[in-house]
This record gives sequence, structure tokens and C-alpha cells, in this order.
Amino acid sequence: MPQDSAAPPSHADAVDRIVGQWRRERPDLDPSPMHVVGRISRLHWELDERLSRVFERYGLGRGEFDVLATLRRSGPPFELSAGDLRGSTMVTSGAVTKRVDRLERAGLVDRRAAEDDARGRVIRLTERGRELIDEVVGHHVRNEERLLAGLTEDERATLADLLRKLGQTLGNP
Amino acid sequence: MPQDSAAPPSHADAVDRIVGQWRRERPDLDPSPMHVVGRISRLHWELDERLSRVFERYGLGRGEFDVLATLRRSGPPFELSAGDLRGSTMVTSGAVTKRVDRLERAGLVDRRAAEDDARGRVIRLTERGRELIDEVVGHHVRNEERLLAGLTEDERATLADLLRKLGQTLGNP
DNA sequence: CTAATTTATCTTCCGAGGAAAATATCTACG
DNA sequence: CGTAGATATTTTCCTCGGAAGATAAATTAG
Repeated sequence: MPQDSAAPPSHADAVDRIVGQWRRERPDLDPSPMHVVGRISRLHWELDERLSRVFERYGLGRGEFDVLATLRRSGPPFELSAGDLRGSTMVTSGAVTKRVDRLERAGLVDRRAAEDDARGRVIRLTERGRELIDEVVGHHVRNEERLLAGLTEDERATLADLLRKLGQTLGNP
Repeated sequence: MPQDSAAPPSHADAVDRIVGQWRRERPDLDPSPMHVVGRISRLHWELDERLSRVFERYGLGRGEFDVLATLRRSGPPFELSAGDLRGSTMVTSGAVTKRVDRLERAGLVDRRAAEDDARGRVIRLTERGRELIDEVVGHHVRNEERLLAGLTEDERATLADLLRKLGQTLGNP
């Protein structure tokens, strides 16, 4: 008896079960895209959960970490405009304002008017902010490394390439 | 001149640029896990954005869609306890209560006491709810299909397998 | 059988971020 | 130069979901 292409893999996960339910209930639909889309969604949820634990240990939320990390990796003098931060962090301008508010209150960044454009504001890591993010990022990447430890080097590379391609072709076949 | 394993791919994306920044700023760290983790995060964001558009066209948010879809794919009689819904949708019990509140107000589900356990509540799709979710799900899977159109069948299968494996080994190497 | 514990759901309070309006400033054009 | 329209950021109001406590009912211990 030949293999059925719809046969579940040897170790089914929650997404396989969901796809199976849809096949049974709606045989007119092809739910196979969920194998990719649903897993990205679930993995994001689980990763976020685990990565947040590290941030919390330092009194940071995901949003604050993102801002600090964006400033840090931009290099000296560790400053960016609010608009730059919005572009890097994929949130609205209002959210950037509030994230920076919290970080400013905590003494991790400061704000000043831009020299050339009085509408603009320059957000800069303070010394404390730089020290903190440098420490957190170390824990963060080691945490990520640990989470990926179940995949071989080759698998990670293949996965990264496919995800890159998906991101670049999303909706543009 | 041999290839440098750190050389960026021909078509770098935002994550490649971020990893490059970290390599420059923190050469003591290995930011390569971000190639996978960072892309899952970004893809989730973009997918959520695009998938939500379909839900909005039917006056639904992601949360409401999740509940309706979970009830629908569970099969006749399209009813589950609040606890079952919590397990499937990865939110807290309070969030389930509120999602169901909204759906109940919209006449898409109804709630009744469980027969065997007076603490329990049974949430069931109404006729309108079933009709609506059946229509939305069709659009939804076609939307997902379109979003994945840039990947070949083989690439999708490989991607799905790697994501499944990652989910199953997360933090358990 | 009664009291303590556990379980299922809901309620209350709060924080994060989105949408859109409000401000302040810059740029262009007549 | 002066005003209309763009642009950068902040403010206001609102929704969603989390955390933790409240309720009510089931289960278990004695």
C-alpha cells in the first residue's frame, strides 16, 4: 500500500492535529499552508515566552529590550531618532514614545532635541543603559543558542534560508 | 580567496543586517541564532498583519477568529468547554472569558452550563457562527496559500518539518 | 456527612500598544 | 516673506489580554 501524502509524520505536533481536524471537517479546503504558518505562529509564542524570561530578570519588557538593543547595535554614539527606532522595531510612533518614556524614567536612555531639526528628538543610551544592554544581550544570545540546540548547524542554516526566502516573497510569488 | 562563512547571502534582509551590526559591535558574541529566531519573530509579525485583514473584513479580531475556528474544527456539535478553548488558543482563562463574551454579544456562540459539572460552561457555535466561520476559513486558507506562493512544494515541506522539529526540541537538545 | 482542598470560570485592575487627533516645525511655492 | 501642506513626535482614548483574587462547585480526607 503506497504512502498517502496526507499521512501524518511519525511525531505529530499540535499543528499536525489541527490540520488533521480541518481535513476531516472541511475536505473541500486544503489546510496544508498551516503547516508553515501555524508553526511560525506557535513558535513565536513559545520563543517569546522563553526569551522574555531573560528580559524580566533585568526588569525589562520585550519592548524596552528592543529599543535598547536597537540603540546598542547601531554603534557609537548609541543614539537614534524616534523615527529610526520606529522603523527598526515595527511598532507605531506612539508606542515608541511610551517605550522611551519608560526607559528614560529608568535612567537607561535620555532624550534631547535634534540639532538640525527642532521637531526631531535624539534618543541616546546612557552609560547605565549601555552597561545593562551589553549584559542582557549576552544572556539573550546564549538563551537563543540553547533554544536552537536541538537543530544541527545544517538544519539551522537551511531553516534560516527558507525563512529569509519566505519573508522576501511573502505574497509576491 | 575562500568564502568567509560569515559572508552575507546575495539578498540580505533586515535580519542579516541586524546580525551584521551585532557582529561588528559585539564580536565576542555569536549572534547567528538570530537568523532563525529573529526571522520567526518578523515573519510572525508580517503574517499576523496580513492574516488579520481577512478577519477584519468579517468584523473579527484574531482572538475571536481563533475561538470560532477551534470550535468549528472540533466537529459537530461544535461545542467545547472554556478550558478546552484555553488549551487550544494559548491564552489565559480571563482572555477566553472575554473573547467568548464578545462572540456571544455578536450572536456567534452561546454559553450554557455543563450537564455533568455545574462549574463548567459549554460554548457552542450558533448557526450564524458556523456559517460565518465556514466562510472566513475559506478566505483564510486561500490567503495563507497566497502568502506561501513564493516557496515550492518541497521548500514548504522542508520548512514545515524543520519548524516541527524546532518546536519539539525547544530547549531540550 | 462535614470541612479542607482543588478545579473551572469569571471579575477586577492594570499595562502595552494601536488609531487618530494635536503640536510643533520644516519645506515649497507664489 | 507668508501661507499651505508635509513631517516628527506626542497625546488622548480605546481595546486586548495578563495577573491575581473572587466565586461556585466538585472532590477528598477524616
